[in-house]
Amino acid sequence: MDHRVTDPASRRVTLRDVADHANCSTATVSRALNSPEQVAVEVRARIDASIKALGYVPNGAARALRSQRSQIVGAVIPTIKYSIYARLIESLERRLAMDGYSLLLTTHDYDPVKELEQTQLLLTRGVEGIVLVGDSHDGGLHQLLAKHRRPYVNTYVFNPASKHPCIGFDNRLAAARAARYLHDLGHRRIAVITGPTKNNDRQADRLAGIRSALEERGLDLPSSMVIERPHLIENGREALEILFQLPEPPTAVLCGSDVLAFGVLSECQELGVSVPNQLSVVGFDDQDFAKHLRPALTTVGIPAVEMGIEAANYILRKLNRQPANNFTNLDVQLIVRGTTMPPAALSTQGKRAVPVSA
Amino acid sequence: MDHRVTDPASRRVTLRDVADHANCSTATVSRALNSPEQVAVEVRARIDASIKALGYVPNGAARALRSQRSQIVGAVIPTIKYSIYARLIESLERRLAMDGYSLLLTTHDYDPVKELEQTQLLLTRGVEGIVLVGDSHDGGLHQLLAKHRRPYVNTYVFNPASKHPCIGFDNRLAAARAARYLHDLGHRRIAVITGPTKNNDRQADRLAGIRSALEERGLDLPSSMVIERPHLIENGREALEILFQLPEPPTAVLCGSDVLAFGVLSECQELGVSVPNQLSVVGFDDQDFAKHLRPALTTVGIPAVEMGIEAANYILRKLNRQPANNFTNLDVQLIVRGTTMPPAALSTQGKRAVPVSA
DNA sequence: GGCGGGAATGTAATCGTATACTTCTGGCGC
DNA sequence: GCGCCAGAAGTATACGATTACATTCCCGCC
Repeated sequence: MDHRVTDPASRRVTLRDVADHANCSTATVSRALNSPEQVAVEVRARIDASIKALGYVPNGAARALRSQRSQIVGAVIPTIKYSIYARLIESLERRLAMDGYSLLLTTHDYDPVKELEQTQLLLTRGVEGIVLVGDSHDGGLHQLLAKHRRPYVNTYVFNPASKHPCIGFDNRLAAARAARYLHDLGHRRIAVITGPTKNNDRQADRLAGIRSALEERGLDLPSSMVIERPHLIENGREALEILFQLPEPPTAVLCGSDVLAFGVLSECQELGVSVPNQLSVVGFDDQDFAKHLRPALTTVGIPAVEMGIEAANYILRKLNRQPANNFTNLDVQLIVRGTTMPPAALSTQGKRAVPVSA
Repeated sequence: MDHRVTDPASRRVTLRDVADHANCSTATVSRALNSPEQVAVEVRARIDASIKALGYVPNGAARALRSQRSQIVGAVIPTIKYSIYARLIESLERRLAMDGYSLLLTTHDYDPVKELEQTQLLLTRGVEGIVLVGDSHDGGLHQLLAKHRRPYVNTYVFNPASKHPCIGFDNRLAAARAARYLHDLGHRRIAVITGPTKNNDRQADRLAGIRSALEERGLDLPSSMVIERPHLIENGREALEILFQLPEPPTAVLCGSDVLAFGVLSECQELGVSVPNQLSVVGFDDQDFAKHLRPALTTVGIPAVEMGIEAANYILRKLNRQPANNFTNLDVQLIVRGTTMPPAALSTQGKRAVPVSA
């Protein structure tokens, strides 16, 4: 038995209080809130007045417990730090808010174990659906999701062969397109500065896409031309510095993110490397700042806002038992700006291919 | 009466199931979860095994309803779009996660009514505490918070005269310091590009701080020298363009954010305005990119990460009934880099003050 | 040997709401 | 005038956990 005594004056206002005040039953008040059309107009008016007068705020926990609906959707993203996911989150939150849903946000720092834990925590909190990033997760995560039968969706990826619903784009193709573009311009010494590929299928796919696109053209990608670093501006700078200490520096560099590309441009200015004359640079994301860099950054534009909206739509449709596409492929665009052009001295490239001694 | 029939096989696993499986009462299982030291080691082991075997996940709604603790803290911020608040959110989420709390995130787009609604929604969801941005909110918001007796804290501001707890810095002083610095360098034609000041006491305070600092030095700030625009790079560019169409363009410009300053630098490069020779530029925030701009941006460094951590600490301490400072003032630094120097032609400034005709 | 007391566990009330089922009312058709 | 039905409101249970209080058991001490 629980005989706690609470000061009645400071007690939370409940449905019961509203019902008493409006002189009706709790069921009627509940109906007035959740399906007003079932309640007579005058009674409804009385109830509304009582709610205002008492300052009643429904108790979400009780509501969630009884109805099994929390009106909360969870998102598990790698990090907010790099602002890469800011646009996704922003549009997700907006779209959910339109339908009265709130967003519970969680990060895992590219650690699959933490991702699993955080997802479990979200389920504990009673989220009705979950938005994830990427297609490769801990095995336990899939079991968990299957067990709870909550709708979920992977974003930032598109893979119709996957067992899991996804909304995004094909990272391989997107990166491959950028690689082919550089090759078409005439570049043959192409370097890659990628974000961490460990536990990150998006970055890994982009790298793979570049590699295979170049191989199709008969070019291979030596390990000296691939540098992997977290998405920080200073890492882009450092990577460029390393590349320009090579006996044969690249004539073009593909970056795994605009942030890394920013660092590259910054360091080029520092070292006196002229872009795009001496070096072509391509970014990835098309963040706000990309078009305002000097020269303006050629980059791959991704549908961050659409992904957020579509992910919310997908979850909401599933929750309302409406049909929803499990696989949504969104457009990616190669946005050509000022940091790319054909390599300065196409003729000098021959030297490498045909040594004098041959 | 509620006679819903659910397939028992697919029913959610509850405490009851665990108790049955471990052959003990629900009370014991609950204790094993919440205060393990009260449960005998062997029983605890049995329970742990049962939890694993059944894949039990606690129901947060039930827990919250009974214990009045949701383990959720809410944050109401203006927007995530400009990435200005990303660092705050990141560190807030991290710190909360350390104590097993989750973050419910909400935005209001500088609309006080939406801010109020969103806060009410958070309270409905049962958040235990609330983190806000700024010190000026709708009156109804304060009533709401008072009524619910939930700990809350204003961030990004420091005002010991306020009735509300806050963690941040003095925006007036911070901006005034930057203004004095420019004056000390010898600048007399100083312009301001501010973010929206409507419903935004931080920006308004910064502008006021600049104005009064200049007035102290006998300089006034004509309205032609103040441009107000949302925090977008293109707006910084546009503002600079406008300023340089004036008959007497400024020799220095103070920006309400690094984002605006970014735009200014970008446009200067476009127009051939040399920074810092022709124009000194000061930003605000010290975002990641500031030090990597060319020239590196002189700016006001704010304690975004600390604010997140301290806000979380404050709420957590309040929830645990531990003493907590209601007013925390964090350090702000003027970070001098490459975009500021004395005005090019100090001598020419005299012309203005002493016309030939006098 | 009886009894006090503490540790471990069990029993059952309770949190605030949604909702299945019941009851009541009045209108309508025959 | 009677029965039927629809619409509106009421009654009371269940959601799944926490926790106050009751119970049991075992030990040690007088």
